[in-house]
Amino acid sequence: MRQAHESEMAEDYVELIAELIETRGEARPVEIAERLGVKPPTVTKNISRLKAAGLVRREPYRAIFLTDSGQELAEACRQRHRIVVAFLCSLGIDEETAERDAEGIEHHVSETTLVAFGQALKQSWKHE
Amino acid sequence: MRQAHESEMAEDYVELIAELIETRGEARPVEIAERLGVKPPTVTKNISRLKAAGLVRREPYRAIFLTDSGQELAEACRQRHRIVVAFLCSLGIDEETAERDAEGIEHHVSETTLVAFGQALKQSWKHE
DNA sequence: GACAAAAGTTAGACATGGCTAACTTATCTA
DNA sequence: TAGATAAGTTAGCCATGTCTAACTTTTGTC
Ligand SMILES: [Mn+2]
Ligand SMILES: [Mn+2]
Ligand SMILES: [Mn+2]
Ligand SMILES: [Mn+2]
Repeated sequence: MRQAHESEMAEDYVELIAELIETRGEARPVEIAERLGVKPPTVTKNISRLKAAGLVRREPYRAIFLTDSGQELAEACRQRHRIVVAFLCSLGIDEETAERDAEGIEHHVSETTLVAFGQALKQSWKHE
Repeated sequence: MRQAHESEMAEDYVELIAELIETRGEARPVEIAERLGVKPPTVTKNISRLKAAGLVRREPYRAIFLTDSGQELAEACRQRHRIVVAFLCSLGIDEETAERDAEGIEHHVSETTLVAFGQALKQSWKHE
């Protein structure tokens, strides 16, 4: 059975928020807008949607935090993102292209496929 | 530079239309609706968009045809679809999952990545 | 501490891609 | 060939995700 999963928007946002908190100390709308290539009002609206979905906690004009469920989703997304990128790179694809393609592909990779990517990745290590 | 590409909707539609014409002799809205899991009015609306985009030719209540440019896009999409599916299968992923994941992944695979998939596929043949 | 600049929000518009209900056209069948 | 059924369309609604313009709040600087 297919469990209802978050939108690509939600996945990209929580992933990025987790990353910003880790590397910058906090997640701010300006940064998010720049990184995702959208305008600030778009970020405001989407963050409020994430809040409604229980993925994010925050009050107006302050930094953005992840709820436990947001954390969980973010970790899963980051893990998946890393695997997809590493897998593409293991095929000889340049980092830049791998990153760009992974940003879309990651949202369509089932658990089965993710595991297969992981396996193939392990194989590619042996052969080096 | 990134060339403006058709929407995923457009790609899925022309791909399916080409397939239906090949296997059924003609492409009809009911079939398209069933195959894509949407309702007939959605198909009507989207077909008219494809027509506006110059990918499709047709008059009301009649079957749907591809323009030359629609044909071209359809062929590219079908080719890409086949490669992605074959590649996933070559990783040991079951056909069903491969098909489902490919339906989304195909729209995010750059030319570079597609070529890499093709290469890896050739390799996997040698090792059998 | 005042005020300028930066960051963030609100309001309102738009495109895309879904849907249902109601209608029209085409096709089948007795 | 009439009437029933199937197929297709239209109208109007909704959710998502984007934008610009204008406003508010926060931050930094003198
Ligand atoms: Mn992504
Ligand atoms: Mn990602
Ligand atoms: Mn597809
Ligand atoms: Mn496809």
